[in-house]
Amino acid sequence: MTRSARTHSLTREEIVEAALRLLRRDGLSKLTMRAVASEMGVTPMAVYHYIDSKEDLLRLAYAEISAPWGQAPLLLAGQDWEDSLRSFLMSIWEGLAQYPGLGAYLIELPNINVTPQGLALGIRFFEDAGFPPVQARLAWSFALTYIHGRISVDAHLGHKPEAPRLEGLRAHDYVTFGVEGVILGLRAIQEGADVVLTTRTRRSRG
Amino acid sequence: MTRSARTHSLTREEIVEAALRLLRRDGLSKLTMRAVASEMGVTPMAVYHYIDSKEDLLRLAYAEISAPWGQAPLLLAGQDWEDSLRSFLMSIWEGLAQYPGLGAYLIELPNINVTPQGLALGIRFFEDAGFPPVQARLAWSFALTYIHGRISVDAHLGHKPEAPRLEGLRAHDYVTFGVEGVILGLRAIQEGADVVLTTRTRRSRG
DNA sequence: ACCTGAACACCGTTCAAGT
DNA sequence: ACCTGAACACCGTTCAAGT
Repeated sequence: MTRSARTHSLTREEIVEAALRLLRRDGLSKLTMRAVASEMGVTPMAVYHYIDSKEDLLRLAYAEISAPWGQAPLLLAGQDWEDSLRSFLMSIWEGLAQYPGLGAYLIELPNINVTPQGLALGIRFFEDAGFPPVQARLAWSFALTYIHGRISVDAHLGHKPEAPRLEGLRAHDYVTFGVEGVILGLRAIQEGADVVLTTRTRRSRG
Repeated sequence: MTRSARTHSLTREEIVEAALRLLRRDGLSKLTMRAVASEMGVTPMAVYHYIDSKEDLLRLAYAEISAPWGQAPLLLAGQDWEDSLRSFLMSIWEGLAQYPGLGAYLIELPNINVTPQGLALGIRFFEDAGFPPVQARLAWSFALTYIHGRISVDAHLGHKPEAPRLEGLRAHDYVTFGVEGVILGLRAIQEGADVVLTTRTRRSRG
């Protein structure tokens, strides 16, 4: 894929695409700025004319990857919230599974998946599903935290999520069970199960 | 803490203690082999006479940290499984919160928290709680995955889990809500909620 | 056996210079 | 504006040498 002769100048989009290609092929641990540059047939430092840093590049890469589920409305017509949440979480998992190590890196970054739009969308989704505002916020965080945790755990399994593991269980079974657990837990909370927080959130002491 | 004059030779234990001290103080991102050596008043390469690699050191550090919850039986007398699981997960969260970045690193390592003993203990715990074997395995993974995900997400919040965030919610509220969600989800599954896996696990086709 | 000093093979990134 | 070449300030780790 290395271009021996470039016919035009670089673009941000080309750089992000090159990074995504390398990420799919070799995973984050092999992705260096030097590798991205060499994939484009250019000197390492050329890349810095278009991006600020490696973190910047990986944020752009994630923006590209997450476009399918970042834009679409969460609550589809004719679906209940449980089905919507299930397919949403599974599509994140399937999407990030193609980019080994990326999810585990992103989970540590501040403000990933809590962009203003993303956050508002998620809270709105759970409010529409009948959760009060604070619980909607917590429910959204709970669901995202689980799926990103699962993706991080899967990171060390390499590129083949189909490889069988203990008792014949595969990665897909673990994530299916976990997503179902999250949904059932949230259903119980929505139906009135008590969750006692230490912080008083809605009460103004009078 | 740097010793200007050493009176005896290094030990593995001293090295691990130095690493834990630095981890508590500055987090994993500042922990280099050179920093550990300098904390002990010794040349960087001296450490390699006692440990194989940085990964080795961090595994030893985690073994030390996890001793309190790694040894103790999960199911305490007179407690039901939900209370036991809650205090188990919270103690992992509280324990790792003191070592910023460590949990997020460990989540990617193979075979962390799935040592043969740890795995057997966890599966046994859920079997005693009434889960069939395969579900016990999945339940154990689900609970650990969530709490490690939560710890990873918390990593970027810095050393102060008490700092207030959106809507006055604090880190403790997020983990409390999530742990309760996990427990309620598992309760629903234990009480018979269906989780359809793609893999046939117990059936030998006849 | 225990530790040092120098070096290797990398990183991300800065800076001055070329066109 | 776009890119190069050299260098800086780090890493983890290897290796030969000292005591």
